[in-house]
Amino acid sequence: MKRPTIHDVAAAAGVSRGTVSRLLNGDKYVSPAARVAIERAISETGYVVNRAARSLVTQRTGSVVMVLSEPYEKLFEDPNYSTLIRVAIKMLAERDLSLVMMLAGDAGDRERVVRYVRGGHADGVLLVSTHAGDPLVEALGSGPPAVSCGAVIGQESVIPYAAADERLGARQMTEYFVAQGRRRIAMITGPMDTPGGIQRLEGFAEVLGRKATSKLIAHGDWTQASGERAMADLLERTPDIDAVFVASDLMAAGALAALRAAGRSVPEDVAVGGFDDSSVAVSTHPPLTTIRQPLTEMAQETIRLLLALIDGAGQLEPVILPTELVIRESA
Amino acid sequence: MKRPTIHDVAAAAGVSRGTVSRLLNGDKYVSPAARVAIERAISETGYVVNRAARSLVTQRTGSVVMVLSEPYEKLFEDPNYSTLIRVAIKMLAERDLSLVMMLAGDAGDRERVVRYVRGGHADGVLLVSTHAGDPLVEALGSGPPAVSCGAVIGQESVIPYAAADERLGARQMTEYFVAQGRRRIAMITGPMDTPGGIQRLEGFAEVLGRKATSKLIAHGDWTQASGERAMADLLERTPDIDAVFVASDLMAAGALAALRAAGRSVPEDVAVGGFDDSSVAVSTHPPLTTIRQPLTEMAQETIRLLLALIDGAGQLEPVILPTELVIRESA
DNA sequence: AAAGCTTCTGTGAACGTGCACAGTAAGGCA
DNA sequence: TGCCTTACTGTGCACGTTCACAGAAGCTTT
Repeated sequence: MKRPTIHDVAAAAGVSRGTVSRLLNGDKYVSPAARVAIERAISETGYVVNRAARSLVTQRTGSVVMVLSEPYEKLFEDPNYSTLIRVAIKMLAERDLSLVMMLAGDAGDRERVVRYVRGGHADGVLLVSTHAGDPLVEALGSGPPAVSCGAVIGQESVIPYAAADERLGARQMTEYFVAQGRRRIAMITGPMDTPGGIQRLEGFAEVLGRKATSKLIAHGDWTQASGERAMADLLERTPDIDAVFVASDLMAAGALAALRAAGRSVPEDVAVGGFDDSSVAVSTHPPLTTIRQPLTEMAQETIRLLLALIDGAGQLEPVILPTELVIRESA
Repeated sequence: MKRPTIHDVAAAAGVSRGTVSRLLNGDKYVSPAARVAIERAISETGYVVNRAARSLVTQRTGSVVMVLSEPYEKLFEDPNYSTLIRVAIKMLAERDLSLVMMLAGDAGDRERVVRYVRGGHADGVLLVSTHAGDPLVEALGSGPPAVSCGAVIGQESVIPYAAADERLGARQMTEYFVAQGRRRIAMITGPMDTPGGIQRLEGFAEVLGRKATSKLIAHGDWTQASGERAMADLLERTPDIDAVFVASDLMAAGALAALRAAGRSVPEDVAVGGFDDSSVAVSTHPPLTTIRQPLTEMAQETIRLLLALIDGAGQLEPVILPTELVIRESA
């Protein structure tokens, strides 16, 4: 059996294609009589509009593409994605937009994304974890509107975004350590080509000033293993550390393991602070004192920005949302 | 500037639309001369085929929809999704299929999914965590082919799937406890309307036989909190437990907390075994002995099934993959 | 030399929409 | 009465493909 078309509906309702189309697209000039006849015809025939045909004439696709710029192996290590995907699907569905997922981890994938987007297959682009200097941003050029969840370093003024106030979060944790009377406060950062890597360190340095020497700073790559390594490094370089601010919960879990291996007790000998308030924060022992990012709102604001752009808004300002200190037992 | 069409490419290459179309679709009858001319014209004009137009005539959409049947709040609690999404995007991209994500948590969402799929907007359906008796399965009816990652209870013979050998995993863990000389072995299951809930309990019971009394079995809902509650229950009902097999790592993390609160040491007093080998398994203290599921292969096999069906394969058998015992410090 | 393959090419029609336009009927106003 | 507005409806065309078909050119076979 063939799928019913708008013709079938029109015939069943005793009106013309045009009138059905008008009803479907919310045009105001449809008589009450026609309206009920068409609505009955639609439910009787089980008609569903053919998006391909529509998109052929409207030049819109009814879909938004989410571009994940992580290398394949590291994809989804960051639990923030889940929230973003969830919120995106939900909010887009309300506008009858569907969410298409694409990878942009290597050059081949990027090429595919560019072809897809420039080929007009999406009404909007949702960038995720796009790194500094990613050629993708340029290649996307003057296509459909793009936004990012989290800043794209170096493109802050061209790609609107919603993000947590990373600096604020780092200051909150560092100030908490200071208020507790900790005197040798170290930090394990994320990669220095990501907003979280850079700005959390900045916030840390803002509070400690010249006390934040390079001997007290180690770098990780967000993984648990890198956190463990960095912590071991720090303990070797500066054994009298009494607090450490780790730029992610996952790395903090690694740091806890290193501290345990070195025989330091947490929080008595060394206070440990994480960042993210992710699920690992409560499964470690002791549970992590950490910084909560308003993930849901970040995602919502990101989508809101994108929808506004799709609706034709001009330049839009970034949205920066406050973080919150969550005190548990590790500090 | 308008996007170039197949006409523009044909004109630039000095051939007709038909020839360009044949080249694009891999028809064998294209002369070498025409081939190079067209290829140059394509790269000069930056032509990208318009999927909407194509799909209008071919009745194929070039996309597969992944349907997530969890209620909105619990979505993505299970880390397995990440792997599936990742593998799906990758494998589908190789076939130039794009992945669309949809939610089917409540009746409204389900209705949307059904409209979408029956409206012919997807070439295939990828079911995830569809529960027993979900009306979605029926509603999808005779649409495009559907597969599931993990069995859909009650629909095993109609929806092909790839899954881990849940029973085997449960037996491996239980036998390990027995071999260690543990005598009072309890279990915390998942929800009894999921394959993991049912079959892991079955494997457990297969090994213990009549020793698996209901006093030794508690039920959770996959959450960490439920694991903690279930463990507390068990300790109250049967204080002399010396091992517990928990049907997920996340719940096992909760169980560890309950054991710590009760003053039992792990693994000395009570051995704890998890399931999944997820990231929490290594961030708990002590790290969890657990069952590894071959997540990547499960995902790969699922997609492979779907692709085969899209290519016109008939009835397909489920693919069941072996699990593996991973020994850490909790048992 | 005619007939029959094989290889390659161009053309018209169709897919199912939305939109611009033309057209109708009813009512208000001069 | 005639004209203008408002509310509504029908029709032709265009969107960019693929596909079936017809036909041309070069070979091989009869």
